[in-house]
Amino acid sequence: MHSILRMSTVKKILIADDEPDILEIIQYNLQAEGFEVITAKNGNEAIEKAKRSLPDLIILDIMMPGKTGMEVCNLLRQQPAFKNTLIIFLTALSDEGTEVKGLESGADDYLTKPISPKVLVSKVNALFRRFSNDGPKVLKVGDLEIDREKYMINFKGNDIVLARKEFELLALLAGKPGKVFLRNEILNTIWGTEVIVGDRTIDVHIRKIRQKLDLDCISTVKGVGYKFEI
Amino acid sequence: MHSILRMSTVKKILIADDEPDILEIIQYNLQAEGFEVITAKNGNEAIEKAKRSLPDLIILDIMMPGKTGMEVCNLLRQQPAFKNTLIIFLTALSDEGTEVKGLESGADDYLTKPISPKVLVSKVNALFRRFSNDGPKVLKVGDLEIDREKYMINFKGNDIVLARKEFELLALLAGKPGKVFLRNEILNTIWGTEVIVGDRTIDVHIRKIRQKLDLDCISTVKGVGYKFEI
DNA sequence: TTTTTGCCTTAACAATTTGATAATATAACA
DNA sequence: TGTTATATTATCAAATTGTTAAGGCAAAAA
Repeated sequence: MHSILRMSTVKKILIADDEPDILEIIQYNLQAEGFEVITAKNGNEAIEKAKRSLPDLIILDIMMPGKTGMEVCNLLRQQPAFKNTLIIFLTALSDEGTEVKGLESGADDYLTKPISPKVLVSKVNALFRRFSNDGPKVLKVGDLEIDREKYMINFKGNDIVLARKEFELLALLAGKPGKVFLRNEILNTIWGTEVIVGDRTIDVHIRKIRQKLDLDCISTVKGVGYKFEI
Repeated sequence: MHSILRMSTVKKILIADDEPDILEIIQYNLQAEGFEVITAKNGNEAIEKAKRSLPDLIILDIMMPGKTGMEVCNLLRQQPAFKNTLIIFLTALSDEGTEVKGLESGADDYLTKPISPKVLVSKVNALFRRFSNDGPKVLKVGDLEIDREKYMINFKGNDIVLARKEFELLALLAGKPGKVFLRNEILNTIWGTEVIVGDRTIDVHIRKIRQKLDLDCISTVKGVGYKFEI
């Protein structure tokens, strides 16, 4: 039942905790709800698996060997890919201070141990209901359709395949047609503040988009940046 | 909470301090207020990241290895891009002299260590309330429309393309119709204090604007400067 | 595992635009 | 009229972007 109804949008959840029992309890309950679950036993593993699987939600234990949940959270939030990922902290301390700190460090909610499966499941569902942009993530501008979910472009009925960076760049520009995006703005949004790439990288991606779309929709504003317009 | 706050324009704040603890404290408190925070561990990093991310506010520790906060401030202020960026100094010395020097060197406010998170947050909010120039980026004067975001000029329905300097110059003059801008004023605003250009450079740009607009909207005040009026 | 594929970045060079200057002309003003 | 400040124009260097090809690397396939 679930499986069919949710086919299109099965949410991926990553859980990180060093206690195997807790990991199992959470995993069992979330899988029973129809979520796809990925687990990690420590902070570093969490980061790796998060990067690999790009989950919709990450549940992080605060106390973990290696990297704490908060450290993981901060590190992930610095990357563009995780700017909008939901993050929940898990803490044994019902300590007020920790709770506040957790939210400060960029988490969307927190859970205290011992965990009640009902509370867990309802919080998770509530978060998805509240924040998941399940709406049609299709952006239409003229004859161009940009499907952020499927990572696909359709122009006049023809599907066009763009690589990830190309897609993100086009989606960014087309998100505000007419607005000139400064090169720095583009770098910050797509590459983040930590990564540094060469001067010509943006140009090359722009070139590929122009080429694949075979449509003069991105114009250069010399000395300023690029803008999308039909 | 993230996701929702991000909806509108989230203010970007860059913090530069060589003490990791202070950096962290400030970061936590500002993130809790919903600001986007970028950090730097020294003066040079601060300059790099400032250029890259163009923050709305920069918080600079005075005492830093490499470049001091004041040096960073002075360097940034010389550039047109940072003429209107808010800058706050952070100092351990509640020394009067330093404070005054700080404000002289172009900072908008200062904070003394040890830092009270409440004071910090309220100062930051106060500054944004007072100076936030989030106004609409379209300037309309008569039949002329200047769209700073789209980098476009529209006159009586016709789009006009100006080069960057021309655009900036027109935008500056049209920003206060009737006001006479001294040549020095123009040089400082558009070229910055570090760049030195010849006497005739402004004239040539003015000429190009007049030509492209085909409209007698910039008048010369001999011996003084230029003004925009319809 | 090994191989293959394709993405991302970079380097190198070409093409283009911009912006500054010099030289000269014109206008404003004493 | 002579002096000063601005207008105009053409020119050239510098800054910026366009283009192509090649290599590193990681994911996917064999």
